[in-house]
Amino acid sequence: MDPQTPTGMSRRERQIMDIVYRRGRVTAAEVLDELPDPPTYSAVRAALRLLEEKGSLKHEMDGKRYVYLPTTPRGQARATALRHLVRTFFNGSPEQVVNALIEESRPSGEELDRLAKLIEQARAAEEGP
Amino acid sequence: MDPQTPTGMSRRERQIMDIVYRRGRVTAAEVLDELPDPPTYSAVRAALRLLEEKGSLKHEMDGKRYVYLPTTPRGQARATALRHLVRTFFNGSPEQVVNALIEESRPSGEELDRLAKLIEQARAAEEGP
DNA sequence: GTGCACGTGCTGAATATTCAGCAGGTCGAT
DNA sequence: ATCGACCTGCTGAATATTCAGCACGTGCAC
Repeated sequence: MDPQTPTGMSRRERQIMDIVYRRGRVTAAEVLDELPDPPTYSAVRAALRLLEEKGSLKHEMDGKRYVYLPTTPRGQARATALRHLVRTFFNGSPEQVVNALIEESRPSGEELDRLAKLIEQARAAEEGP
Repeated sequence: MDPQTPTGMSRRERQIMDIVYRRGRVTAAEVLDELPDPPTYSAVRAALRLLEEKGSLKHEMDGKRYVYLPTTPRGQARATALRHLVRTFFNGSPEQVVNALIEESRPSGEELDRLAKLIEQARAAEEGP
């Protein structure tokens, strides 16, 4: 199945991939103690190995232990996830997302300044080239 | 398991809930033809019934067929999903989400205007009370 | 009324997932 | 040089999930 499809993974697989994307690179032990309803250390390793076999993860050596990282770059997975969210919960409207974001996170004056600046830049980029 | 936890559902369950939240209210047939790797009609019905039994869905009568709708309100589920996304892909920073949103959707001048207005309103709300 | 098209519930069984345990390797301390 | 604390791979089996089929009911057309 398409590894991009956020909907194509089993429960545990998704839970683990979430942790991986959140932390960037993880060891089995780290995954274990972030996992809800944590199973055995051994079970976590089995899952990681399986995810690697399926192509979602790869590993590097760090000293003598494995460090797992995602196969598809974070930015790409992020874009896919964002698109999916916009589509299923916000009627495909990015604007509604921004709205919800503001309502939810109550940004400070400073943060609002930065947001305004982002919009400025976007305007420039749109008119410019 | 907490029905809010976006990570607590099986693959099919989540696929179906996504469709439900996207469309608001669905019949088994509608779910069937939006489902990836669609199974049998009968299987879809079984899944819907199970989701209702678990408390994620409820149904109403529409003529002689069932129409399913989510138990937890869309707005609430949306907020949870958004929080989850921000946390796992954007380092908990709403600002980064806005940035990605702009890069991704290339908003028109009009849309940028509306976004600017949203920020204005937020500023007023913050300073006001 | 008979047959067809559509709906529903239920259930056993195939399939997929998830798990824990065992075997072994490496490193450092006693 | 042996023990203990890590790590790894692998595998069989428990568990959860997913599925298709069957039984049945209702309404409409013929």
